[in-house]
Formats: sequence, structure tokens, C-alpha cells
Amino acid sequence: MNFCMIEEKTKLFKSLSDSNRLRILKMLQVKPLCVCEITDVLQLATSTVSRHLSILRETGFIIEEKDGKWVNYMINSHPVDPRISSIISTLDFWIADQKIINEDKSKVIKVDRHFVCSK
Amino acid sequence: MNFCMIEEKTKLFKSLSDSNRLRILKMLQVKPLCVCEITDVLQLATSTVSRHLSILRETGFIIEEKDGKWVNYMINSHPVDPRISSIISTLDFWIADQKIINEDKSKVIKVDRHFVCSK
DNA sequence: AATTCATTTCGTTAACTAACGAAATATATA
DNA sequence: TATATATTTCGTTAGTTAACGAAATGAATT
Repeated sequence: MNFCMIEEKTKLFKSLSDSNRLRILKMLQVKPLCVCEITDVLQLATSTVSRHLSILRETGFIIEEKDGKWVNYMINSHPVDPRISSIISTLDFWIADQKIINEDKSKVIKVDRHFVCSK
Repeated sequence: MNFCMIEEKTKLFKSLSDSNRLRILKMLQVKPLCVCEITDVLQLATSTVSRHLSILRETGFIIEEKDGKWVNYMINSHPVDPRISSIISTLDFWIADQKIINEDKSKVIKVDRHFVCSK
């Protein structure tokens, strides 16, 4: 596999080409979250959220940390790709805090995995 | 149409999600080009190139200037969206000069619309 | 050991995107 | 005015992506 291919360079932008993934990144700015917490805010199927998270993880935007039966996802503080570093460190510039984002963030602050999961 | 919608924010990244569009941007760094010159380098159908150009134009990355029967496309020096300004002013950071890009640029330097068009 | 819960993977479907050629449009030239 | 050239728009097709639910996996609790 040739990682210098131009197709490889589009992956970063492809990851940011979905509004639900942008919302996830902004939510993770507030605090690390597990899949079911994100699912609760976005109101999508768990499998869909899991897929979005794996795309963001593969590109290097986020990392995962297993915690018992939960998997916590968080912003990657030390990405290999300097372009990712740049975007993460100025995320508010790239993804403005519009209405839906602020609503998501409010929900994130209140969300508790012990209540939202297993419903 | 609500331009504050989150979907609207993904458009910038969507335009950069195609390798042919990345190549076009890098080619336009060298000099303004008409559709048939770009077509000659990318080896795609004219209609396909035209479509890529209109996507880049709609997002604000490039502008067009009519010149007789030709339409010259060039990098937009004064984009409205500061994110576009940022990407354009540091384009080499976002899209590295890998092999294919350098080959494209060499072709761009040599290309002459009076020879490549009408074939 | 069996059950429960969180997550991932898989298979399917609907929507979107990029490609092409053909037809339409626009401009210059004969 | 007719023709040639450059480009755009349209219609179609193939490939990709995002959504879902069901099934599989993995870890904690009973």
C-alpha cells in the first residue's frame, strides 16, 4: 500500500465531509464520550455512530481508550499528520459554533452514560 | 436556504475530497488554465473536468474569467470564507507536492491551449 | 456458566458522486 | 450567415457512502 498516493491525501477531507462527524468532533472537545452517549445526542443507530467513530479514528482525529464495557473516544492530542494537528488546534475556526453545535455541547455536559445507555 | 446549516460547512471539505480536484488546485498554483488544458493533463472527459471546476468555483476556491472562446480558471485570491483563504495561502501544507503533482506541474508549464485543444 | 450491556461487524438499501458521451450553448472565424 | 471551437448541461451508469437492523464480539455482573 502506497501512503504517498494522492488518494490517501483526500482521506482527511473525506472524514470531515460528513456533518455528523463534524458534530462528533465538536462534542469531543467538551469531554471524552462513549458510543452510546454520542448516539443519544445525535439520535442515530449505534452502529452508524460506531462507524463514524472508526472513520475519525482511522484518519487520526480521535483515539479510543477502553474502560470496562465502555469505549471512550477522545480528541487525539498527538496526531502524526501535521494537518490533523493544525485542524484540531484550531477546530473552532474550521467548524464554527453554530446553533446545532451549541445544542449538542449542552447535551454533552448533561449526558450520563449510566442513564442513556441500555435503553 | 440557510447558509449557517452544518451541512453547508461540509461543502469545503467535500470539494477537497476528490483527488482530481486537489490536482486541479495544485495545477492552478502554477498559472491560470482553461478547461481543455486541464483536460489534457488529467486525461479525463471535458465534461468531467468542467464539473470539477464548477464545484471548486461554487465553494470559492477558484474563479473564472472569460477570454473569448476560452474560460480561464484561476485560484481565488480573495475568498469570502476565511477557511478557504487559509487553505489557499498554505496549499502546499494541505496538499503535499508528491510525484503525481510534480508531474502535473511540469505538464502545465509546457501546455499550450492552441495545441492541446480541438483534438 | 449464564446473562446483561456496550460495541463492532455484516448485509442490505437508499442516496450521493464521478465518470462518460451526447446535446445544447456561447464565442470566434471563414 | 454558416462553421468551427470551447465549454456547459443533461442523462445514464458504475462505484461509493451513510443509514439501519441483525448478528457477532467482548467485558462485567449475577
